[in-house]
Amino acid sequence: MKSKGSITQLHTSLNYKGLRVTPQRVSILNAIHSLGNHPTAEMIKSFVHQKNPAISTATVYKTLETFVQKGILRKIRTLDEEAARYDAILTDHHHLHSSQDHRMVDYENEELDNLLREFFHDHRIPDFKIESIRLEIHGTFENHQ
Amino acid sequence: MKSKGSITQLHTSLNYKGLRVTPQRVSILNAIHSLGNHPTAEMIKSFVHQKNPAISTATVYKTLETFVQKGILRKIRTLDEEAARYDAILTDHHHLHSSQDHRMVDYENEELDNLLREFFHDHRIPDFKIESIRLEIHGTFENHQ
DNA sequence: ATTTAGATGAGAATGGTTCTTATATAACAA
DNA sequence: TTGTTATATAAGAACCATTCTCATCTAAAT
Repeated sequence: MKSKGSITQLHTSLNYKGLRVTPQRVSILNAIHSLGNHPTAEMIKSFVHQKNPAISTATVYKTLETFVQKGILRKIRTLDEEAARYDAILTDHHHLHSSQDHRMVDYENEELDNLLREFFHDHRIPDFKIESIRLEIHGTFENHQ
Repeated sequence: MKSKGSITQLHTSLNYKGLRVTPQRVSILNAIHSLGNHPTAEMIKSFVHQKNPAISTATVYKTLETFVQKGILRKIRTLDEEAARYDAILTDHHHLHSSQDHRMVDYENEELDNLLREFFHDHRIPDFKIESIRLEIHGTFENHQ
């Protein structure tokens, strides 16, 4: 019942954006939500191929691009990686970047956002209108599992 | 005399990093400083080729990579561009990203950096040690020339 | 059921970057 | 100054992520 519900949700979200509901698109949306942490197009393709190997590379890339255009996904790039990553979280947020491996973890903090808003309210940048601010927080994870 | 001086400086900076002083490296360093605003490898190659068309693509890329390794340059990526850019300013700083064109402008503000330092001092991120923070400030330039 | 705008698949093409390997050279030592 | 050698370079092939082309297909409106 949960899956029925979420499939309906996917339909609704695609319809809402004026996009046709195709098996490929549903499958790709599912992949992104299952994969969670900022998958690359390649990861999404692999995941999707487990159940439906017929979906072509072009479709994966085009679909991702479409989703980005429609505001369903956000495309992000890390410093040291070639491949782009896709983020299903659309509320503005920041990222922790591991300088050890290529991990990337979400970071949200409303207090920080308020602080930044205030700061730039008081320190306007000449001839520039800010739309959004994202922090790249580089460092190392201290994993004691 | 100025140019003599800066060439000596280049030699010194390369030597200091334990790198051989080759015409290619000097030329590439010059290009980056002449080009200023976050050139791509392609831009650097073009600039260098004006005076020395014999320098190969591989050399440009390898040299840039070497400089990044040695801390002479920093490699940065923008959201919507494929190509990496190289930044000769090594002090930590932030960037304004134009959502109109692909312009990217430096932004430095010590007060902001202090604010961030304080904030994260008071709000430690569990299991993460921060090394540096960079802001991607997205927005539009209001150009009245 | 029919229509058609829009989506897909297959593979070629592209752009940015890295690899390979034979040759050249900066810098150190003699 | 010359010889030696570790390192750097040139040329082009290879590679990877991504986009393009275009013929075929299909979701969904009628």
